[in-house]
Amino acid sequence: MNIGTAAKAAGLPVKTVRYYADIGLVDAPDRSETGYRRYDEAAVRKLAFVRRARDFGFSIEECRELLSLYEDQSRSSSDVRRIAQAHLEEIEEKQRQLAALHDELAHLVKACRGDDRPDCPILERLG
Amino acid sequence: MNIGTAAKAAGLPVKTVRYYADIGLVDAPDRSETGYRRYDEAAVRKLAFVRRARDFGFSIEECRELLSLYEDQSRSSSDVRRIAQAHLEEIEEKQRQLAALHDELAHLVKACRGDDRPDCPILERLG
DNA sequence: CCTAATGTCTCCTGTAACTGGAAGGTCAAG
DNA sequence: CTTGACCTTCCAGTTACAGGAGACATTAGG
Repeated sequence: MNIGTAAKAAGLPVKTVRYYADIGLVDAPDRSETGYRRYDEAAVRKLAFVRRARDFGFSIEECRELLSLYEDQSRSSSDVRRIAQAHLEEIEEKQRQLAALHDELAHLVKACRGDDRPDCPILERLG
Repeated sequence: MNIGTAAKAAGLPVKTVRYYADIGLVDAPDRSETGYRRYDEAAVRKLAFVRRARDFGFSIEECRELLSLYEDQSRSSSDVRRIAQAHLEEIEEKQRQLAALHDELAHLVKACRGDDRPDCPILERLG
């Protein structure tokens, strides 16, 4: 199957599939006589795997690791868990930062009358 | 004052201050005879303003708007409030996404035994 | 069989907001 | 006078692609 069909099957844009091949994440198996990338079912499964992992917020490098574990029949689940746990902690750290930001900003927005007059606690806080 | 002094006073790396001048966000007033950027108190105030706004997660373009409002004596607080409110909604949207992600991933991590055996609900969910 | 539309190829550029480094000029201290 | 800190410009790299140009391939319709 050509790249367009494979991309649609995996739920990814063609550009992205080509990009994944460029960086050696999910190579197409071979090329047609005229140079078209040919994809098979296994490649599509890998592409879809990466798409789902990306949806979970895993970075490309994390996807690379997860993919090799996915392919490795003798992997141990602890390796996967370690990556997922680390990612989870990153998410939690980001959540803490966002929450702090949100509260302070919400406080300022609430304090700002938002009328035609120039005085504004938001700018006062920044200046 | 030279760029190093100004950067330190504003709490920014020198590279960043130069970058802000390149993109026309906070220009240095003028240059010394040998081409050094000279900064004055007003410029340092603007740099520090931008740093705080960036800490709040405002984008450079939002900083540009806020800065022009900061400089504008006849601004209305509603303009500032509009920008801050929009930014707050972006933060809230990101919080929702992160929370959904966190819950699903935490669930998977919890379900994964993390031992030496190959079966792993995390990979099953991705594959 | 011809044509038009669509698919695919490579290569280049741009995104956001910087950071790092190289090569070279300037300045103050010892 | 020299050393070291500071300054300059320019170029490249970061993340994960997206957009587009120009050219070749394939396919569907008439």
